[in-house]
Amino acid sequence: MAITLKEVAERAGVSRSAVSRTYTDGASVSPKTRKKVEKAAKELGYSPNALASSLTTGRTKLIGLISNNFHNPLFLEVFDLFTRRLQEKGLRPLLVNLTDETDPENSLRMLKQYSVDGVIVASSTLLPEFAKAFHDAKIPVVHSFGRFASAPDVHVVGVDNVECGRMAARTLLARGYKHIGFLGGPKGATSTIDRRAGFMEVIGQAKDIKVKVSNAAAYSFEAGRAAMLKELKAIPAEAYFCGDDVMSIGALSAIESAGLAAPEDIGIIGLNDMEMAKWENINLTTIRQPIKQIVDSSVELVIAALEDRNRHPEARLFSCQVMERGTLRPL
Amino acid sequence: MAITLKEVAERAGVSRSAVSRTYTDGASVSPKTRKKVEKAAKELGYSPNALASSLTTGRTKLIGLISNNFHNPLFLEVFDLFTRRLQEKGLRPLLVNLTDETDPENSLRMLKQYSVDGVIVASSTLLPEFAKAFHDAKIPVVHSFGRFASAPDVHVVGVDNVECGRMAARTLLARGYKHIGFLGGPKGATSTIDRRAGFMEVIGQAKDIKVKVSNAAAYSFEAGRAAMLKELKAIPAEAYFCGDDVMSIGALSAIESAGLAAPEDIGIIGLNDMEMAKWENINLTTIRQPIKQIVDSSVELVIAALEDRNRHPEARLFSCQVMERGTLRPL
DNA sequence: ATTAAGATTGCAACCGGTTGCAAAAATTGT
DNA sequence: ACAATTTTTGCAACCGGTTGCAATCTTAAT
Repeated sequence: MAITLKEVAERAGVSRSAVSRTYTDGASVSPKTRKKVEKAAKELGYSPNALASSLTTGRTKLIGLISNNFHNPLFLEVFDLFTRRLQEKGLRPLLVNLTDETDPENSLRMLKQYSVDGVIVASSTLLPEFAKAFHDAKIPVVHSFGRFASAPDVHVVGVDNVECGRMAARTLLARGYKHIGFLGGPKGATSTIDRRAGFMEVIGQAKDIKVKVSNAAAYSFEAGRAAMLKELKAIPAEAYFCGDDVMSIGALSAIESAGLAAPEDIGIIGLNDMEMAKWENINLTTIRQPIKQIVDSSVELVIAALEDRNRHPEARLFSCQVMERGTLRPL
Repeated sequence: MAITLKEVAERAGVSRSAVSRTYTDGASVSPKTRKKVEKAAKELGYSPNALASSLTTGRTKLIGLISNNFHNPLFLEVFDLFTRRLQEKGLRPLLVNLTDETDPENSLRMLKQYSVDGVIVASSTLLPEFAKAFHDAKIPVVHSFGRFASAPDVHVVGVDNVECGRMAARTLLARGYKHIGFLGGPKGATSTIDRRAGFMEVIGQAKDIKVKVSNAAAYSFEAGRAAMLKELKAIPAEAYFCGDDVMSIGALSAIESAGLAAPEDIGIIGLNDMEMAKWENINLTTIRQPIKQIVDSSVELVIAALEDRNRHPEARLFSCQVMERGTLRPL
């Protein structure tokens, strides 16, 4: 179908090797033949077949981008950043939607078939074991937004969720809230578990503070709303740390539905700082995850990992930051 | 690195062809050898190299998924649907983020290098010429959410934006609004142009209706908000048809900031019906695009196109539907 | 002009598969 | 048991590239 190297070689009157070398940097070609080749290539509209060359070079420049977060607006931003960054680095994202799966089996097989150079797992809910499967199959892998471990099995880039929990707790305490709620994401999610641990640690050290803990079924608007509605049926806390921004927005909507207001009646602090958080009608106080850094660092790390296959697993943590907006009472 | 067909053949004590045939359906292999091969393959952990085979079969099962809508939450839903559907069909999405580009040149070259079987352009703002470039390069292409044309140059699947415009106008008229606004997306976008045409057509046939037209700089919250704030400085219309749901939410936020309310003071009808539109704190009346059907149909069409390379360009239109919620006064 | 060193080139084998073809094996019919 | 079919198998060439190696061509140095 398409133009091949052979045809270019014939038209340029050189060997196939010469053409190949023209498109391989570092290869030895005289300016003269290079000119001839380039001319012929342009005339024929030739572009080298990346897959054929991958056969001998062992590099496809394909990166598997796996995620199960196709319902969280934050991840649109994440995908935007990942695809751009990968493109900038000359890599191509092969997207895998894991929505209903939790088993690496299929993705692994598929990505092996396509000989991806590396894999990025972008998820805060998947277990480290998921990424490990790729590591075990000798495919360079980075778990982005994954769980921190001081001796990780695979490369992981993200935030320290325990510290996020502490930060949230300190923020609430500093504002003088005495009755505080932790409204977490799904119980099993590592991010929820870690944030809760940090949160409770700080609360535990404070005096005269009442805490209540509950979990939403998912990091989603509906789940956040449902959980908050339930809170409102009993005696709610004065302020809540919500699992993430989408849940927070759900919670805010519940508060509003009950004829109450944030921060006057109930305070909310979220987590992520997605675009929507700063929309004027939401104006959510939240803890910002530096997603751009996380993404850039993940890409950098996967590249490093495929250049040095034996690179030791590394955890890269970025610090979060409270974004003061309008859903907590002022200091 | 990975296990190859040759190694499996040796271990199974058969020829390479036999192994290859085991993994090609329709090929002639006796149950006996198939067993042997499968055993050896399992023991070695073999999985065939899809790229190597693409060399001879001419099929990569790779589909380029190109979009420039990485800032519209609707497209997270769209990506979710596309990736799932493609996966179900045994195809792999190679994602291309076009955010800052409008020229097909680079994407075309890149996707040619990876010998994608076909391309889906998912965008309501790109011009038909963009998709045409792929068509001209003999790559099967479908323009999803693209502009309708009765004699299209490329396959296009989407809604009739002119009809959407009419539908919006009729809806507003039916509710007795006499002073009506068209708050479009970016002036150059084909979707904006078409919706406006349909909108004005219906308004033009009505009596005693005042119209005002304006455009937001982008299909975004900020642009929608800015545009509505500007409207509010002069005498605003009683109700507006906004370019899309995100813009609508921006407009609603502007209305609220001005101390007004929808639908009491100003009515809003959006377009798309993205997930957020039904969130209780937004509750946006909007025109629903059947994105699931559009996506499924696009995938079906790209498959059909790659099976019959000469298939005549076809436009598939789906009808929209008004979703009654809370931002227009009731009938 | 002669020679040694360096740069460029083409040959041929290889990457991991597929496939047409003819030979070998299994099946069928009598 | 034998011939005629049908099925299964392996060989070898090919897909579109890359690359080690030896041969050839340049260039620089004497």
